[in-house]
Amino acid sequence: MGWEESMATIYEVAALAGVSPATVSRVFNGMNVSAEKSKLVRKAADELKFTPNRTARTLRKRNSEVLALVIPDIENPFFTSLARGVEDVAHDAGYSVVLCNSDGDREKEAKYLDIAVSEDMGGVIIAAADEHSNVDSLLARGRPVVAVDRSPHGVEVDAVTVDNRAGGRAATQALFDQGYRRVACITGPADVETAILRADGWRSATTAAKVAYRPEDYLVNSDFRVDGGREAMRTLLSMEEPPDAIFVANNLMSVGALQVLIERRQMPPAVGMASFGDLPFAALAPAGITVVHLPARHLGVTAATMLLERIRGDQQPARTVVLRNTISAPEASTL
Amino acid sequence: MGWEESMATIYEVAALAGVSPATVSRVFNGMNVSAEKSKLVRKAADELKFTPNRTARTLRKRNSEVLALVIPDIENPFFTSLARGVEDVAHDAGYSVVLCNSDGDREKEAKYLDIAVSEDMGGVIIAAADEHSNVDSLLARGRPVVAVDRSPHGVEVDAVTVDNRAGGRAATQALFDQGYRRVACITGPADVETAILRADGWRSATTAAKVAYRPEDYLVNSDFRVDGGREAMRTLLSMEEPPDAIFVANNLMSVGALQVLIERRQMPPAVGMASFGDLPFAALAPAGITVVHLPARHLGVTAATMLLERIRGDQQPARTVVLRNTISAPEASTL
DNA sequence: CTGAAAGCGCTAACAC
DNA sequence: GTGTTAGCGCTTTCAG
Repeated sequence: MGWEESMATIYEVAALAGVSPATVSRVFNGMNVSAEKSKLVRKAADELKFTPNRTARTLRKRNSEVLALVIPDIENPFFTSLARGVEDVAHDAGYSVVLCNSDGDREKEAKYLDIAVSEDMGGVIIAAADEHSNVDSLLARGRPVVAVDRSPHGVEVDAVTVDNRAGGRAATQALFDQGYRRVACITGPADVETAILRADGWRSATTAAKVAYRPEDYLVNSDFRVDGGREAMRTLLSMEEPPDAIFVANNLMSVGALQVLIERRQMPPAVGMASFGDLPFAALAPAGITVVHLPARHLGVTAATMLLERIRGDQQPARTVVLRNTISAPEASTL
Repeated sequence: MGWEESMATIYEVAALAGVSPATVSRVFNGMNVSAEKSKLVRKAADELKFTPNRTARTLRKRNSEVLALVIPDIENPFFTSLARGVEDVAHDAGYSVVLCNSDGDREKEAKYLDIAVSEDMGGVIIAAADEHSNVDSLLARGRPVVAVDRSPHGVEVDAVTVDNRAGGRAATQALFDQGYRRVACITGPADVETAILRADGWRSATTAAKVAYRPEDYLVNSDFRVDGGREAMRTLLSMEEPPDAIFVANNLMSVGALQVLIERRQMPPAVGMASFGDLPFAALAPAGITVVHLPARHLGVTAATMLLERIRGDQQPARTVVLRNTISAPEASTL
């Protein structure tokens, strides 16, 4: 072990099989080759442990069998589940997936998108870092892009999302229905689409409930992460007139908010809570929480399927697919 | 928008700057070029929005700035945390990371390893699917490999792990110390190193406790996943003489086991429980559980650092780094 | 310090 | 069906 053995090339296989390099290439690309030569080539390839060099192939074809999936937080189970969906579909189609963690940082995201271009990747699925994420360079180069979870600002690309506004409204409404009177909202960064829309839903349900206070006093922008949720929850609880329930706009912030509630022995339903997105490893979480379930894996599956269609040449105008989210409120008995 | 604009090449930049292609290449590779020409080149490159084509560069150099990270379960927070560590280090060094989900399947894993070779990737970090995972083809081609979490069977590669046996022993011992008398073990697949070693630790502590029963009667092999943990837990609870405590060999199976315990209203400490690996989103889990904390992110950081050293030409003999894991038992007061 | 030129391994015209 | 050949865009001797 340890000697360096360079990869066999198509030329060596050709020589051993007594055919031309082109024929070897054809065999490995499923083109018409006589059964006889085909067998010869395969035998030679086996003998030399030949594997086609993908780099060379990509350079020649200007297009690789790799997809990029750009997400803002690889440690968020929502995104890993989505990634899992993408990976499954891609893998079945013979593609592999580069998972790029943008960390919600536009620069890091831009760098990954550059790489996708300069590596001639087949296409990109992106959950944009924020409103200003820019996929023009991809589009300009004719690389297929599909937006997932968040749809990009004013650009014509395929997108697959859930109905954020409706989900936010329904979750908030459920809280009012459960008898809470003062429902706060913890949402994400003010420049992230999903954060805005979910808060919109909350605002709309709050307004419809004809509350006596100013809704905006109970809106906190945070960062879609656990610690952000903790902090936001603390802020809300320390208000002069604290809310008696909160709508939290993503799974991770819900975990943080819940931690604070647990520490203060005010677990739901003592304080009402609704989460947009399933609590990770839900079975460990207390009952009594209203949850908007998101089809995370399915988002990934759908996005990957759409992307592959585009890669195969589908030219129809950009589509937006909105996936259904379901809501589950706690049993009345738990209240 | 929508027109296809092919990427500018080094030749076009050279023409515009009035220098040779080689000089453009040198500028972009930080080699010695006169300040004057260098400026000319940069200006031309800006104007043409030139980005070097990485595929071509890789083909020529037979080596790319991409690392592969092969893990058995992308939905396991332990691995995403590890991945995060790898990504951070790689990113700082100008590398990107392809995350490959092997699903614990040797064939899928082998396919990803083939791709790593045929794409000339810089190196591979692998948490092997099982004992028989084969990285010889990488080694034979001189590609650096570092094993993480699980170290490969009888192959000379760098590895970074935790002390699985000691952790299993300590966790089990803690359970006996807490007063439990019959400690079962739920571990992973019989052909996965970590599963074997953690169970070994359990066996050793159990034997040392001079129990009157046959330890092996209380050992269940499962699959390191939530549902597997559920099933294993049910099996154990339905024994004629059920255990009064369980040592669970990974985080996900602990979640499953805990679910069953919660459903049956036998939450710890009613039944004792120790988990090898932090419970995901621990704050949501009940207290009273003994936990062997794993430095997941640090495993990734260390592995990536070692891999980069190898890529830079480090030739020292293979090293194995064993990272420290700490254990936390519940307060006596909670019992 | 700079340029000319030869490929890296593969695919795709183009001939036969 | 099959072979010949010309590159894909870049790096890297080798001269100068």
